[in-house]
Amino acid sequence: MSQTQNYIDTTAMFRKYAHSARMLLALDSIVFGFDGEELKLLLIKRNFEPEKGKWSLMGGFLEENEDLELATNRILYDLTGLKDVYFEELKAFGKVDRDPLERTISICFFALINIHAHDQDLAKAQNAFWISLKDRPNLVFDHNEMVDLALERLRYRAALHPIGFELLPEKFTIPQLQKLYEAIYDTPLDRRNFSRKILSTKLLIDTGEKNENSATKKAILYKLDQTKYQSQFNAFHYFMSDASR
Amino acid sequence: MSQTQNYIDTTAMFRKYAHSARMLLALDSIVFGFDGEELKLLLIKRNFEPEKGKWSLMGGFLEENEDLELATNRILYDLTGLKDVYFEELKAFGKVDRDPLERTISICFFALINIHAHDQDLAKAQNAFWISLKDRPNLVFDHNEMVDLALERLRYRAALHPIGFELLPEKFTIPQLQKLYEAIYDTPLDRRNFSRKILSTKLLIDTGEKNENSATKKAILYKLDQTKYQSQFNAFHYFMSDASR
DNA sequence: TCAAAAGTGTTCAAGCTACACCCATGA
DNA sequence: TCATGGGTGTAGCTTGAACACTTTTGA
Repeated sequence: MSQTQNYIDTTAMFRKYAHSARMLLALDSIVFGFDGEELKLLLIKRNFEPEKGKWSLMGGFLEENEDLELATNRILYDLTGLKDVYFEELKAFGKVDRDPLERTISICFFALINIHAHDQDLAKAQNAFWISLKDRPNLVFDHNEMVDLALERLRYRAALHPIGFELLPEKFTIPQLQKLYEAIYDTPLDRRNFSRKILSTKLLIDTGEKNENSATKKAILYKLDQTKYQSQFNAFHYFMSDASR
Repeated sequence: MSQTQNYIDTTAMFRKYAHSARMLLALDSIVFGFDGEELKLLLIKRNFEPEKGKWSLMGGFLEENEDLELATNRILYDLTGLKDVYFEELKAFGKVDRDPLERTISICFFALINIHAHDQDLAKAQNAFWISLKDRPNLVFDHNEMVDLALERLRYRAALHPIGFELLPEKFTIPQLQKLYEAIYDTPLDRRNFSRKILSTKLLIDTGEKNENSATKKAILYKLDQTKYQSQFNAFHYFMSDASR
């Protein structure tokens, strides 16, 4: 047993900070997707206790020898089969009674994925389903509160930073992007101003291809300029003028 | 022993989620203050183990029957004697080896306080000192990383929302407020444009008083319009046009 | 040839930036 | 009366909002 493993043994004889409580640390994930029309959540129909049969977020416990960041990626991978998923930490939830079985602190985060790229068999194995935000069911514990906060934070962040692209396929059209923003903010936008605003960021590259799925005029397919995306990510872009109210 | 206490007992016989690890949950606080010239941090000269003699953030452990939010307030109160302190959660830090004694997850937050209002005896009892950001010492564990992130977040948030006021006394002048923003962003600002921008938010109320401490023309003392402050807090105010780079 | 969706241009108002001038105060 | 710091005004530019017309496509 290594020195490090000695230190983190939770049996009393190895404890150094003797008087404080040890507790479970859960990670709960809010996974957003976009099907071209509506914003969706990947939710679990629980086939395990507690609250079996009810809906909840996907979660898991942080393990003894696992970095927090790695655990987050593990949980997202087990649910979607995707690596390098975009996510942001939301908040830690720590009411004493939030989990009826045992004191558990949950660190909650939201993830944005391309709904067409995830592994459907894995989702099925976890009993996970895509549910439109407009039909969202009641969730267990404090998970409703988590989703409310996640949606608020998504709106806040997407108004200022180019995170919306994470919800789209690699190649997408400006009208598709507009539908995404309209879904996120549940509001109609002016086509002409939206297009000009997006193009003025210089974040998009014209692929030269067009959207062949269209029955009318085919829209230009763009992709993200990865270099500019990374360098300008933290600059404010003001995709929505004041979406925070 | 109540039902609830049964559930959260950490001895093995009561554990319901049997296979996952229990661990310590720390709360680490970055306390910002402003003395009229410089942005400062309230840091602890550790007179306890581990890393006795070195500098660190103020922290504490979440207790068994304590809500997370209450624990945060407790830690801030024990350090400053202040209640209702403005704070925001920053991030959870959870590397396996971040604390050498025992696996500890830290939920880190930053607080903004009026430097003149805190209890100096309490700070002394904790061995806490105000250190200018420009002279900040090396800190223990991952606390340097926490301070870096806190400063980044403060700049991000203060550019968009009226949180700077939390660092000032109840009554303050516009030149004082400008010095604060100049300290936060470490950049000079135009007096005339700054004043117009601040007044255009309509968040300030002219108290009718003037700053008697001035040797030259006495500046008008303003106070926050609490009603507008609360209702407009989440609206974007753009105090700094693009401070996030 | 027509309906539906996509691309582009113009005008007006508001806000931002970069400046200069005047006022109040105490030494 | 002078140096220092505080309050206000303006011209020019940029940005954003509102709105109309033209093009492409397949049925």
